[in-house]
Amino acid sequence: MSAPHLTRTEDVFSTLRHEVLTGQYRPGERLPSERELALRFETGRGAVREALRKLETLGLTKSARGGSRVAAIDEASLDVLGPLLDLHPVPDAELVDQCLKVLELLVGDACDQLLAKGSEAGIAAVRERIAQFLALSAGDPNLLTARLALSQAMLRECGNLPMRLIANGLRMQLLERLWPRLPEPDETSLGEVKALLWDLDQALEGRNRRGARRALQALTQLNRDHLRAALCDAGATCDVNALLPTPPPRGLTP
Amino acid sequence: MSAPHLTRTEDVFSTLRHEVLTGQYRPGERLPSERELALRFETGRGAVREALRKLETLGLTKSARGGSRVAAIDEASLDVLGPLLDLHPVPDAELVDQCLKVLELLVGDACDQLLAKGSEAGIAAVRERIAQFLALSAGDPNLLTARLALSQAMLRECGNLPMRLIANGLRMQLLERLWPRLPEPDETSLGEVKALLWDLDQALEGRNRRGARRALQALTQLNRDHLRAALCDAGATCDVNALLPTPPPRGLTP
DNA sequence: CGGGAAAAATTGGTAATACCAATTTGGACT
DNA sequence: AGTCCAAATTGGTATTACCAATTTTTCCCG
Repeated sequence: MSAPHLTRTEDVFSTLRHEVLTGQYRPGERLPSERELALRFETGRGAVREALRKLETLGLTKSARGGSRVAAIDEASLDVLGPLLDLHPVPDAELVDQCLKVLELLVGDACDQLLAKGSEAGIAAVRERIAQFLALSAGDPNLLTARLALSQAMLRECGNLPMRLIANGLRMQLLERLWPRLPEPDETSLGEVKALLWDLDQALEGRNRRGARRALQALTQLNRDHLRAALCDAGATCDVNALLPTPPPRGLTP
Repeated sequence: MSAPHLTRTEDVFSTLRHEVLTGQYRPGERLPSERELALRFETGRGAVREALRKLETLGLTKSARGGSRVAAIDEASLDVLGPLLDLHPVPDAELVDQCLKVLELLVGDACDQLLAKGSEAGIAAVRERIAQFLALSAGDPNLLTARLALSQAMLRECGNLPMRLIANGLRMQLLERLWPRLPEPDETSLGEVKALLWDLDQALEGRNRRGARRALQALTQLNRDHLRAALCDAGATCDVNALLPTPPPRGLTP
């Protein structure tokens, strides 16, 4: 196996994380004790404890003397999205779309803030990214990188730190899972994208906030549609609620 | 002292987190070894390791055989916002405002999605929250709770999970720090809020997306203005960039 | 029989030690 | 100066032992 050499801690961590996310323990319920877990995973208590500390910082559990308990979904960190996407062999199309929707919101507002502030340097930096993308042709392996660099530049230049952290977190978790499934742009769709980017560039040059927003909106809508189609073709589920922890019937305590 | 009984692990964790966030180690730089840290904090290596695991899940460091290294800001989790707010005795007004801006975006879009989907039950649930708030009078200790429950309901009913996770994370981190500083609403400002909430309720009843958005926008703008004023009066700084760790003067990790 | 307090068992928190494997480092050799 | 190898360093894991807080059980008393 070409396994990426999981450490024991990571093994315990990801297994427990998966079990919590699939609702095998219901919120508020006690987890098995550290000693039991160590026995079950055939490892030392130290590794189990480190895994539990990671679960805790993810907001999935709360540890205290007397026992660890699983937390409500609302207390979880954004970082559980990745693992949620991993619950099925193909990421859930609806959840991916929801992520993209949020990204669209953020990038759109970042662009708006950028134009509102009127930061010359910021606008120039973003337009530079657009130019770099427009210079690429179909089949170029750097297409995706250039496209991502564009949104990143917007988020950086707009100066809103929380926005940047959120967008980066979402982007990284999505990319890890979607990289192999990203639809490679054909001639025509690339043409569409380039046309919209050209519109965006013009809007930026003219400090036209409404125009920029419209172009961005169209761009991300294009992305969402393509990706959703690709995922559904690959047999993706399409129901976020089905992903949320659904506690199994109780009564078993092996 | 009212020390909340910090465990040694939490002590090491929060100290190291603070040092990383204040830029005492530059991105890519190596942290002291676990054994050194254990010596410095006069504790065992186990506690240090658990603290490092927590830093790692926050995205602040990367650990590997040979040494732990601090990561770039962009890799950090949204959960570092709270500690960033703690860098000064009074939370940075600009950063708080940026968080509220994001929340405004999210709640606004949640409301929009709610009306777009036309979920009767969802709309009814939100309107119920509005009614509960409107029933309260100035000085009631439940005012804040009711106000928060309203935005939470919107985020829950709109069905966008990432949005909900982000908003909850932001909200919790902000509330922890701002609770004692929240401006208590006087008669007149409460009247303003109630009027806007009444507008919002009407818009919801009439399925008027634009009206709802406008009312929400006005509401959150009110909040932002009040809070910013309160923080600045308390002597808050107002420069996010000054909060960020000093950017690496030379050389990036390949 | 019920309730509540004391005792016992359980559990997380910390510490100390030892060993392994991967990485880093430094120096010797070419 | 460049290369390569061996030793020191470092993180990963396992084992053991206590402590303190919590939970569970027991048992006495009303």
